[in-house]
Amino acid sequence: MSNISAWIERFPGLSRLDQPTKELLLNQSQIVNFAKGATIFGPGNSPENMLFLLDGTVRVQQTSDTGHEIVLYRIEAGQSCVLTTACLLSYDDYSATGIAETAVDAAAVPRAVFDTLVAQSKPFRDFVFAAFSKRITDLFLVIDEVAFQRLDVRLADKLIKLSSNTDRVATTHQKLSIELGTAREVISRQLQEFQRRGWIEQARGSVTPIDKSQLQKLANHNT
Amino acid sequence: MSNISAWIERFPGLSRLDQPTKELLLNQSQIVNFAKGATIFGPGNSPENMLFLLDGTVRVQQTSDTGHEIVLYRIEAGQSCVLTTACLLSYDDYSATGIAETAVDAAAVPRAVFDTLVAQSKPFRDFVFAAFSKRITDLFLVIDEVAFQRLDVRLADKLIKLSSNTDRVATTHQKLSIELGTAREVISRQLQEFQRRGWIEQARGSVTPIDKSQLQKLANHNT
DNA sequence: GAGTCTTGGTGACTATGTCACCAAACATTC
DNA sequence: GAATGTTTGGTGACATAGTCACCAAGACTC
Repeated sequence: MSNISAWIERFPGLSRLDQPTKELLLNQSQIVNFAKGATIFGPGNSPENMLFLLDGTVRVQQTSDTGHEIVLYRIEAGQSCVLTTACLLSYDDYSATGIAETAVDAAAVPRAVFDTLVAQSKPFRDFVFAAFSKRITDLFLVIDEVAFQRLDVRLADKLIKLSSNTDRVATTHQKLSIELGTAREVISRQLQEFQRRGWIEQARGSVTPIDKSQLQKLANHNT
Repeated sequence: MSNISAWIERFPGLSRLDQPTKELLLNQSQIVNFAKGATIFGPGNSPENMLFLLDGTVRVQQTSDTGHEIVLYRIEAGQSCVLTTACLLSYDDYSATGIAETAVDAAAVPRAVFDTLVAQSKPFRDFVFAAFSKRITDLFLVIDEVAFQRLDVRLADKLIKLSSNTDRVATTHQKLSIELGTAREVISRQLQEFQRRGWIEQARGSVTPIDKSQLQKLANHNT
């Protein structure tokens, strides 16, 4: 087993697989790469494989027939594209789009192998169902936020999360509006209000939180 | 095999199971009943079993911490509560609530049996993943509607669907507002507008479509 | 028939989304 | 480096949706 085949160990849920199962998974899967910005799956482009993300982030979003977009969830390294698998096993077209937010390395597992693994390994089943559970919980949360939470609260929350590592959040009003499923103008006005209060500073293509505690305080309203 | 054990045949996806699997499913499951209005599962009340609905309808809805409610989807006879199963296999608390909308008969399958069935039967796996797929597609649709569709369109659509069998829809403004995740006042005003246009008639606890074609026409805007 | 609960109505207000623009920053090209 | 196009953000006017604080009529209970 070379180091490239050690990827299974990066998945906490998969390290408990027994040795034959690990070998099956390694032998029958293939490492694939996607460039930043690539469309990994989308309507009319059903994925043939289940992906285990080794590195990078996939953003899953939906485009309404009105042309509006909203981010549904993200798949990070160490997680898998289970929802694509579910939908790949069914008739329906998958109505969401997966976009490589960074360069992405992933292990692609064909659906037949996926099926075999689900059949023969309890740890693998647990992994799959836990992954489903996380995604569905995420979706419930999105519904709650879109339907019932105030936009200023959601935006403050988003800014806090985006700025957890950096001082300066490199994003545009347009991108923020897709994150929250709203219009660009609404984001622009809300950011102006935050700026007026001295909570952030803005530049073209970036937002810099100055008073994170105030943003956090607003984000905590109904969370 | 008495007729009570023939329930598997009512599930199109399960009729393809082989005989030993059918027997396992029948022997290890139990028929349960819920009265209309009963809470079948909810936060802090994780279901121990997977349910196969033999008769009746389960309404699955979410209550926000702001006190607002929204209907997520319904489980009809012939379908199963897969999402509860997913969440039951994971740590998270299930944040949605399942309410018996009518009297409900169901077959309850313990999680250990569910796991065995997933392991040993491909048709059962297909059934489970197809059910997942349907639910997730439903959730995507809810997100799209809540985030991007106009309320008059959504209300017209809901009225058309509710009146497919009956002339007179027995519901309250409050219930309609929960269906769409909005406020009662908003529904009241929208229904007044429909009434003003001569599309519906209202009475306490009921809405009667008069001009379904107009409602349908509005409902078709962005669907 | 007096209370009480459910259901629905209403005005005033706030929040959010839409539309049609404009203008500055930036990138590209010659 | 001037001309040009693209991206990003700003703005006013307006439409739609949600909130709040009430009120009132029907229905149900005692």
